[in-house]
Amino acid sequence: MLELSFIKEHKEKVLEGLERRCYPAETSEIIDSILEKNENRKTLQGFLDVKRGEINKLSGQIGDLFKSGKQEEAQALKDQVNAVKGEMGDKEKQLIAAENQLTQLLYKIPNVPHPSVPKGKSDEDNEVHIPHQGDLPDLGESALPHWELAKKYQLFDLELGVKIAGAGFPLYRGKGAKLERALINYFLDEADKRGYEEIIPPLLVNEASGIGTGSLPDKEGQMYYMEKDDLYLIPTAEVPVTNIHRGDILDESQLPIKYTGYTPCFRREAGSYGAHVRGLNRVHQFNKVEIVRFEKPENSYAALEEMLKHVSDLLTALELPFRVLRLCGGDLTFASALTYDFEVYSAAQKRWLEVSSVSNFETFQSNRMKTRYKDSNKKKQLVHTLNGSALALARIVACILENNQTTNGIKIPVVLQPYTKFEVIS
RNA sequence: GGAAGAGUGGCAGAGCUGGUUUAAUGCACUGGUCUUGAAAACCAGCGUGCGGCAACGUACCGGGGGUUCGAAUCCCUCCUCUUCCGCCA
Repeated sequence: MLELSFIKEHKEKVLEGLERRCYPAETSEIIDSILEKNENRKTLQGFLDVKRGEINKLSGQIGDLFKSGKQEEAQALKDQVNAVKGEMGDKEKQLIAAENQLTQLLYKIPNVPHPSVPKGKSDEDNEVHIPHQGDLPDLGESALPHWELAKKYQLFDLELGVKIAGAGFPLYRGKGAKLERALINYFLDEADKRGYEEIIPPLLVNEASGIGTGSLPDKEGQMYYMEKDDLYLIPTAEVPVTNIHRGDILDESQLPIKYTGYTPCFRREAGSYGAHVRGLNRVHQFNKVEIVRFEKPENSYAALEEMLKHVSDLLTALELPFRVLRLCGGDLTFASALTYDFEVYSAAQKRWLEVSSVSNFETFQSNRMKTRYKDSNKKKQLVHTLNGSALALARIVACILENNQTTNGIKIPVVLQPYTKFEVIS
C-alpha cells in the first residue's frame, strides 16, 4: 500500500496515477476519505494519549497511597480515575475502528505508476518497449498447435489431468516431463550464475503473507483457499519468497538481496474460457522459476533493467522470437509501479503469448510488509521490491514445441540439450 | 491426534506471590577517553509504531479478549516451539 505521508504530500500524483490506470473517478473520493480518516485518527489518539497519561499518573499515586496505608485517599483517586475513564467513553473503540477503516481504505489504492507508464485501459494500450528483431517465423499451414504435438509425441495429457484432478491440471509424461525438468534446471542455473540464492519455499501461505505482497485482498478469487487450515495455495513463488523479509529491518550492507525459486503455481483463473485457453495457454497449475530482489530505492530501476536483460538472454538462448511490452496503467497489476511483459511468438497459433513479467513495486509491498533497512545515516527506509518470472514454463514449452517442429520431429534448443540429454523429440 | 512445559528487546537471560519495570544484568553494536595503532579498561548511547519543531507523551513483553484504579505478571482463547506418546513419507 501507499505510504500515508506520500498521499498527504503528493495527493496530485496519486490522483494522476489513478487516472493513468483508468480507475473510476469515484476512487479519488477514497483518497479524500483516507486523509479525513487520518485526521480523525490523530485527534482521537491525541485525546486518548492525554487521558491515558492521567490514568497512569493517578494509578502510580494510588499505589504509593496503598503502601503508606492511606486507604481513603486512594479510594478518592480511584474515583478520579473512573471519572477520567468516563471522559474517554468509547473513544478507544472509535480509534480502533478508525485505524481499521483507514487500513481498509489504503488497501484499495493501487500503486502509483512510474512516470514512463502510458495511460491506458487494457492490453491493447500497452507499448512495445523492445520490438521483435527480424522476421517472424512462418511454419506454413501444416504447422500443428502444441496440444496436437503433445498428442502426437505423448508429451503431456490434459484428459488424464481431468480424470485425476480437473480441467487445467496437465499431466506431463515421457520427454514432455523431461523437457519440463530440463527447463526448470536450466532457468535455476542461469539465475544462480547471476547471483540469486535458490529457495524452495512453502507452497501454501497464510493470510499475512498474501497481504504482504498485495495478493490479498486484491486477488482473493484467483487463489485456491484451504478453509479448514486457513491457508492459500501460492499463485507464484513471489508470495512466499518476498515474505521472507516481512517485518525485517535489514542492514544496508545486506542489500541487494536476490532470491530465485522454482515452484508450481496455482491459479483458479475463474471465468476464463475460450479459444485462447486451449492446451497449455492457460492452466490452473504450472511451473515457474521466479526471481525476487530487495533493493535500495536508488538502485531499483537499474535492477529492473538487469532483470529485463536476464529474461531477454534466456529467450534468446532458447531461440524464441520475443518482444517486450511496457504495460499501460490499466494493465498494470495493483502493486506494480512499472511492469515489462515478455511475449513469445507462437508460429503455429500465430499469436503472441505472455511468458514473463518483470516488475518494480517500489515501496508498495515493503510498506505492507514493513521491510525496511537502515541507511548510512541510520535512518530507516522502506526497501524496493522487484520480481519477475525467469521463466514461466507452460507457455515456453508450448512455443518450443510449436516453433521447433519439423517433419523429423521437434528440435530441442541447443542450450537445453545438456539438460534433456536428447536433441529431438520424435 | 494425546499429555506436559515454554514463548520477554539483535542474542542470552531476570522479572511472572500485580504498583520506583521509565523491562534488571550480560553479550553484541555505535560514539568518546586512553593508545603510535589495536586490544583491554572506563564513560555515554543503543528496540518499534503513533502524535509533537522539540521537550516529551502514549502504545507494544507470541496474537486476540477479559479482570483491576493499575497487568510482562492473574483469567480465557488462539498460534508457535520443546519434550514424551501415537501415526507416518
